[in-house]
Amino acid sequence: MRPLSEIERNRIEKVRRLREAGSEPYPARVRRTHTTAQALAAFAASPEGKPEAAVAGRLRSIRTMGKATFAHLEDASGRLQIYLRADELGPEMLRTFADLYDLGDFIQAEGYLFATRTGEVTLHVRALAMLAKSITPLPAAKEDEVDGKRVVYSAFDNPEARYRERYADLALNPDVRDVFRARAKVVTAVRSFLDGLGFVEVETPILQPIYGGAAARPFVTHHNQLHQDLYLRISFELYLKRLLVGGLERVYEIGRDFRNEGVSFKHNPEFTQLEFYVAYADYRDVMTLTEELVSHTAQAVRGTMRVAYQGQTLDFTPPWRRVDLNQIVGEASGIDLRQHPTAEGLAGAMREHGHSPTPGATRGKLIESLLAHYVEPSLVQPTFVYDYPRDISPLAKIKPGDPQTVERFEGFVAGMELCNAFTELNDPLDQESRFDEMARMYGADDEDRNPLDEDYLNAMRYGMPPNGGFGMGLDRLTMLLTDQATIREVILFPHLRSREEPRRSASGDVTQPETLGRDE
RNA sequence: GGCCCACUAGCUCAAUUGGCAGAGCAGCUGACUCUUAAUCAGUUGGUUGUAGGUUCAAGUCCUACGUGGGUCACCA
Repeated sequence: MRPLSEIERNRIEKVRRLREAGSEPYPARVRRTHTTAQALAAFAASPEGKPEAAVAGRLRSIRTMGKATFAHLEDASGRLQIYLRADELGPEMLRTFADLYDLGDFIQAEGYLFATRTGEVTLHVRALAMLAKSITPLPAAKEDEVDGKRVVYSAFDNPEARYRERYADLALNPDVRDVFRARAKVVTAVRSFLDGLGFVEVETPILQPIYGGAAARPFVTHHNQLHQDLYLRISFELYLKRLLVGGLERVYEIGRDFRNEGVSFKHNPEFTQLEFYVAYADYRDVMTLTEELVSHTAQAVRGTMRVAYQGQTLDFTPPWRRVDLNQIVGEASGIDLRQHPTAEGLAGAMREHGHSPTPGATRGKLIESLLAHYVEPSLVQPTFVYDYPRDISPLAKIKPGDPQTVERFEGFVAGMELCNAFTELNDPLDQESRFDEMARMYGADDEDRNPLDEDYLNAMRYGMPPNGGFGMGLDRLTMLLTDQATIREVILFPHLRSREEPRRSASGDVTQPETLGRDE
């Protein structure tokens, strides 16, 4: 427990004094007839009528002038100015307000609405009560004057502090609240789009005895009673496709994936993923669906398919540009992939171009690294890159007539991978040999090697309809649609390193700090 | 994991070649019955991230560590 500051000790004393004066600082009941927005609307509807209103919210500013005080009260709908006068409220109540009420307190105020000399609609208060006393002051906003121009600094703009105390961030920064309202709209829009097409929303296990469906390291956990190690899922794919075997033709899931990897502006260890699978469709159909889904969502959230993002305008209007992977990598890197059919040959060509390819990487991995290096950053407008190397896509179906290529595409926007999809492999015998292939390629001790999911093969042997599958990070989509540069701005409580806490020994001395829960 | 940068009052930031740690806001006391960056007068608040080192003297220089940010690597 951190020691209380002087201000906090003061405010706790005010809690005591309020109770002493017979006023409960944390009452159970609230009297509220209007939100602040409704109060403003009530006045607009009847400017001469002095409409009555009782509002509740957080005190955000106080301006005292002796026997009169102006203050602003904020609720989820906005702000309302309140006006307290000694001759109306009584000198004792005004005194109580001055002495015992602080910025950040939740209060209720009741009275009538009028317009001040400067035209601001204001509640003329006759009765006032504390709803919840704030002990710790919110990090205060600062405003300053530079060369005669008013500059408003949000005092609470330190990213670390904002993420660690998101509640304070939300309380102080309305834009942050707006981002998360928009995020909720993204999810709603995605759902309503898919529901409208007859998709069934399902939920599949997060705790999985065998993980799979993506190349990523999992988090490991343990079931005590069953003495069983379990993994937090890295994708939904293998479970959702089992459902196609079961006769559900269109399924989707929105939920959390967990990947035990590094953190960056576009990676969080847990993130929200959308996956859907459509029977009797291939990756071309899924491209069209993707364009419609994303443009629909942009329209629903932003009211337009042309969205400003980090100084650029992203145009999600279908159709999106479609480019062949081999061709665009060749053009961008100056390496003609067709002339280097082996991993060794391609690695040699890369070295000639000044790269140091990972030793032992497959040809597919090399191509992917070229894609990431040369192509991905330049794909600002929504673009589908299609036809991927077979060896990095063990769950995708071979392209007819081209055994080294699979029907897979990724969608890129603003230099970032947004989604990944393919014509799903539904041939159980081919799937089994692809798993075997992966096992040989990776070797038994490689952490990226997925364990073989026998039950998945078992399901497929019953017969799986041809289908197209799709995965998209909803955090990243939200970034694009809310103009946020990092994934942390669209996740309420992003992953942070654990704080180092000084530990107290039995004698009460502070011992050497110990690092807890660090990665690696 | 590598490299770079940052860490000073509750918040945002100053502090010359190493030479008495400061300001604004917030807080506290007082004045003020249409203010909204309220205004005016006064005032409290510091182990300069942590631990060592160099020095007559360290916020400043050196080393290690911590935390955060950036970047590279990694991430089918």
